[in-house]
Amino acid sequence: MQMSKLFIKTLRDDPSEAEVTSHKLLLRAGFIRQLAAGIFINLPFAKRSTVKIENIIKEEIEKIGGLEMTMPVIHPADIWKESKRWYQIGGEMGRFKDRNDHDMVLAMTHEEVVAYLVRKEIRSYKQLPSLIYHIQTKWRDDPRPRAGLIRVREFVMKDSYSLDETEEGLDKQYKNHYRAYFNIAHRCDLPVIAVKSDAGMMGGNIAHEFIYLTPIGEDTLMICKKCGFSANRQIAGFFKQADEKEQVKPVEEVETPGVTTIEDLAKFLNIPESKTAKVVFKVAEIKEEEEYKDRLVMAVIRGDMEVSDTKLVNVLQARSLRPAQDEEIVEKGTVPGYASPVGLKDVMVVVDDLIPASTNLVAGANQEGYHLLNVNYDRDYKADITGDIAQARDGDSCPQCQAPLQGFRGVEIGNIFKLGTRYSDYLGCNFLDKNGKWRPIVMGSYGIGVGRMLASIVEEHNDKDGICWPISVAPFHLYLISIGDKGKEIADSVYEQLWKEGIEVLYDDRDDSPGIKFKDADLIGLPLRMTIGDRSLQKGGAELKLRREKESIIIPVDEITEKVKELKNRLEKELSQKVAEKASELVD
RNA sequence: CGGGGCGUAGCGCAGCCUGGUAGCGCAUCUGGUUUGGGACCAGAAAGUCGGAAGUUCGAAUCUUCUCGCCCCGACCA
Repeated sequence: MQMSKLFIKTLRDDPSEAEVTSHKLLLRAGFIRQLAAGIFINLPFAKRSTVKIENIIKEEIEKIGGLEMTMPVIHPADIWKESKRWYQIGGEMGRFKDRNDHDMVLAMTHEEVVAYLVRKEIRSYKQLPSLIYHIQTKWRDDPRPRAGLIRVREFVMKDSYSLDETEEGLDKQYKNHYRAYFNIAHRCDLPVIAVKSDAGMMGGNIAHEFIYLTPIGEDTLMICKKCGFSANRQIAGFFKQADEKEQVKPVEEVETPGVTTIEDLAKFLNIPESKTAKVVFKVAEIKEEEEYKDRLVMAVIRGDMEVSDTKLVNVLQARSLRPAQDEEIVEKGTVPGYASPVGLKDVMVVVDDLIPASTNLVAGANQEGYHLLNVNYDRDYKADITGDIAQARDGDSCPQCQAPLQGFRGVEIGNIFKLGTRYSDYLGCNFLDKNGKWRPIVMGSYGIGVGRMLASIVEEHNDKDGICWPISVAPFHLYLISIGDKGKEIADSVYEQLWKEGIEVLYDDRDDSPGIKFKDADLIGLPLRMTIGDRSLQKGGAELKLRREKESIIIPVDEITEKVKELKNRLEKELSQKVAEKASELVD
């Protein structure tokens, strides 16, 4: 490709719409343009890098037995109704009607299509196990797209689906993906970690997210540097130390005018926040007799902790959760700021598991201006559900080794889910086993966001001048700069020659000053750069330089092909060694 | 969905408070001089000031509504 024929230009200034490094650089270097919030155009450079990432993904998934196919972006709503997700998912799903007034769905993912296909085609255990995958566009109408390609509404994702007779089979496919995902990330020179995660809307049992750690990420992970424990903060457990048990004392009402927050309460009574019981009201959609109903939920937690909405949703098995309005709270006979489960009826009470282990807590009296001292679980109130609903925070103790946990931000570039029989049950995917019995197919689903990978790679590999592409995913291998007429004459033939030898060259043949070309070379960030001009020729040939290094070497013109190949091979070898090293470190 | 910010030439911005001729830098086009880190000279072209309504003799500027984009939170891959 020649820069003179590129139909868009690089940008000198950061566009005002971009704040995150990868977004700025991808815009400035001419990789992407935004069409609408969370909807992007992939320009030729981005397309080339994307294809390379996709090819790496394909190779690794085919290594573990994956068969590529393509499933549609538009689905009939029927299959989504069957899986119930038509009803469970809200505004995130793109819905429309076709001309015959049929409900249609824009694919958010493809479990339903897989299940549809599988129940028609798979009859026998002899057809299992199987692994199918595709790379396809998805639409998720995210309420807040952000950070360029990190969080978008339309995106390309690789998703694979495993089909097995048994849990053991699923386990094997899951582990295969676990390893493959590390290989994929490492081949793109992207450092990732795997953390346990919430199954979310996928609805499964066990799940891992593959996270690229970066402050611009939107997920928070809790990590223990001592024992290696890691989990998404949404579900991270932690070791809860109960205060020493006291002699249980009688309940006592105390006047607390204007004291409506835990902080004020602790100050007012001169006690630590951990001696209080905090109440948070939420309205949850909970399934009762085959129907989802709004229920006011009172979450009770020790005053020094925060409720994790995700954990609360999980213990409630709720479809959704939202903060309660003051009116909804008053309706149940209590007062915001002075609420507690003591003496309250007709409210679903969920208690954090640390509460029953705590004694003589201060809680609201359910009337304006009063709190209760020495409230004790079991004696004074009981919960409908007890469980872990506390959000882990920086400095909390690791659930495995009790060392302090640290919070880190990260981008989820991939995930793997053990779906089990969730979809098979709903959509009737059964097979006949060896004994002639019908059994549900055991499924797994595994995704990787291709655009997110691209953005994360840029986020990881850049400096003040621009992107520094890893050789494996760079849109081209080499940026060729010609300076002056003589330089151009030689560069023209070098360009032809190198392409013939399998070197992907981006040739800056423009009639521009050298400064512009060097700036663009750094900005676009190809791993190799070659300059041919009077100065280099006087020194004995062409100048060859790595993007990541300052020093350059001069090579005679008739050795160009050989030297470039050598350098490219060296970069590729370095990377593959790194991949091999990291793979050998992996333990299940 | 809550809070904040921004929409003026392709890009980055000023002008708005205090209403009166729409401006700067870069990019673009022409001619010339240049050619190793975003060159120089001369000239040119380019904007329904996001949109609608209102106030006014007069609106980029004031008012109301609306659309879009960005950031924080909620939510999510």
